[in-house]
Amino acid sequence: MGRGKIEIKLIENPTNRQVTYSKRRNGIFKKAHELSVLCDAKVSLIMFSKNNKMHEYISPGLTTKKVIDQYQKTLGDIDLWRSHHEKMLENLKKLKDINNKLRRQIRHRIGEGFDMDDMSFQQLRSLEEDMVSSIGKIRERKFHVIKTRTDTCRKKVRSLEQMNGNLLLELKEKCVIHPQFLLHDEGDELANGASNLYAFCQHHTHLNLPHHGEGFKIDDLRLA
Amino acid sequence: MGRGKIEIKLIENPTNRQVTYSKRRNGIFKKAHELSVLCDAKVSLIMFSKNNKMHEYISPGLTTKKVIDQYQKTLGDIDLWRSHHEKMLENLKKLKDINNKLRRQIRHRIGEGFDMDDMSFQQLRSLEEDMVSSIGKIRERKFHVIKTRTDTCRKKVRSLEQMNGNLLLELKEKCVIHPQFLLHDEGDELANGASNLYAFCQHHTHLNLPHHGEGFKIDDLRLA
DNA sequence: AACTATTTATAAGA
DNA sequence: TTCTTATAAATAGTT
Repeated sequence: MGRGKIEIKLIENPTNRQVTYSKRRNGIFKKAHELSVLCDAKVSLIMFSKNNKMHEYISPGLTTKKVIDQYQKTLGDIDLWRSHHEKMLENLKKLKDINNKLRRQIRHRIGEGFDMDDMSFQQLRSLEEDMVSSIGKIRERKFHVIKTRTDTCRKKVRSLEQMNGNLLLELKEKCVIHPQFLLHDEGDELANGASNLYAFCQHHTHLNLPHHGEGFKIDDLRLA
Repeated sequence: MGRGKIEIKLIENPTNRQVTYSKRRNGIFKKAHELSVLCDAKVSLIMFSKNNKMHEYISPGLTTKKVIDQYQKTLGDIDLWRSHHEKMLENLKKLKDINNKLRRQIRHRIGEGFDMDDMSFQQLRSLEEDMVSSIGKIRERKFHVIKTRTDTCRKKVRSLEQMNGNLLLELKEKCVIHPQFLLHDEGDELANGASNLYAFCQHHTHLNLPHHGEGFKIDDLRLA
């Protein structure tokens, strides 16, 4: 159907071939669509050109997936992706199994009644021993944690005490050089001030451990 | 292209439609094949008639699976089975997650050092409490099991004692009526025999609990 | 991308 | 179904 009849064999000339591909592709798509409409047929047409450009036609209201599903179903050839799929299913099953076993183990360890019905005396005994040993480890850990915490706390206290001592000395010096720092309160302020200030600081230190980076405010010092 | 021009819309007459379907189907297949050959294209053409009869064309040297695989690859992530697949993957991930959590929980309960590094003192304390309670339950269960076992054993003993008593009485009666049962040993055999026999039975009862259904052999009785 | 001579497909009828 | 055939449609080669 053209100026001349052609033989049905590969068109060697690439340009020619490409042109023919385009024209005939459109022709087929049109025909496919006409068939879909005229006969209410389901048509899936997928094609790749020599340079792997893809084109597809699918009847209106359909998806390629649907057609392929039906294709597979019709062929009875169970799923082109069966193996992959099956592997995943297997995996899922295995994981679920492991899950259940782990849960059971936990329930045993928790001592849930229903799950202990099938345990023998020996099993129970060994589980108990196991638990006792575990609890020991947990206690050890607990003591370790609290010891660490206590140590840290003690160090903080020591460092704060030091700091307070230094501040106290500084204050003393300042008062000696600039007596006007003493705004009120007569008597041996400097001698007692030290212990008062110290007591104040200790008080604070013990009530709530001061946050790092937050020094005492000038107001606090004045109070001492 | 026919005796008359036709509108592209559903052919209502079923016979007509079927005829047209056949003719045009052949036409498309022929065109598909020509395209395959002329342009070295990969063509997959699947169709279902209104009554779900399937027909397919596939370029020579190809399989529908190959074409569909390439189709999916080309579409890339717009995989036909993506959603299904993704759900499975998600599921797998979730299960793995849960598994890991369960494992962690177990390791905590076992008291594995490395896994306790990130537990606070409070957590450790509460875990310990939990474990103590669990161990209590396990012990309870253990005692229940051993109590049950002991009870069963005691019942067996009692029933055997009763049985032995009955046998003894029977034996006594038999000896009174048929003194020839006493084959040897002179003296007040009947008077002492009772306690001897009883002692014998008791002895056996305590050493190894006789299996049910296994009575005393006649030899044993002769000894008494 | 358009044109058009020609081939091809096919609608309707047998 | 298949064949026939008049006619519509597709398209090869050309512009």
